[in-house]
Amino acid sequence: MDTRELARESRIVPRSFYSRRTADVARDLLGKILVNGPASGMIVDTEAYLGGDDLAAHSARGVTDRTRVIFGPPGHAYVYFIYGMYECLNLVTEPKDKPGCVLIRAIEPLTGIDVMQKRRPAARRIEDLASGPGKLTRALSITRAQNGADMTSGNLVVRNWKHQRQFEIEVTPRIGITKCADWPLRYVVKGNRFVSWFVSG
DNA sequence: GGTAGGATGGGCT
DNA sequence: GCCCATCCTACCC
Repeated sequence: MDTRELARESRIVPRSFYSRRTADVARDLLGKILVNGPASGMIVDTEAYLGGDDLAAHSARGVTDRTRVIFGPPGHAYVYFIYGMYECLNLVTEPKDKPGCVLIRAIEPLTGIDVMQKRRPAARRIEDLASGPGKLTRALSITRAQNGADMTSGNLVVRNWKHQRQFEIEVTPRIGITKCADWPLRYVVKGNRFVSWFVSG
């Protein structure tokens, strides 16, 4: 499987998909293929960050230079810099002027695995290549230069793969936050070995 | 198998 | 000045 073959067997997810309730988008992104150039993988782990009283969301304190794209039209990338070293990818949801985005936490590598391994020398197993929000941006070479990028055209897109197999979905609290820490807004492909944090039971 | 601590810099009060 | 939607290494069972 390479990216050319993947493109033949899949369609880019349209903007209307993103212009919905954030939690629904987060759930429905599972099983879709995140592509950046030659590398791609199946989304297996997501988190919803809502508007309103979700104080864990970057948009909670309103529009700033950083959070502007979260308030913009759906289907765009929100990429932010964290802990001085890593970048995280979010996909903007909800209609324009309504904040909301989905953090992509992990992918199961599909194409361009050799390229991803070069970019992630610390990963000793395929399971470690992109099993975290900072790992997958490194593996796919996604940076702040792509902040605001349109996810419905160009190198960075999400695709619907027709050979996608069925799976069960597990819902848990979000990882690594302190505010609204018990809200069940994380969506995981149940039993998948590539998720960012194993769920027992 | 497990976890504690450090790296490292931008955003916001 | 403090917080932070993380990751890796070293070290310990």
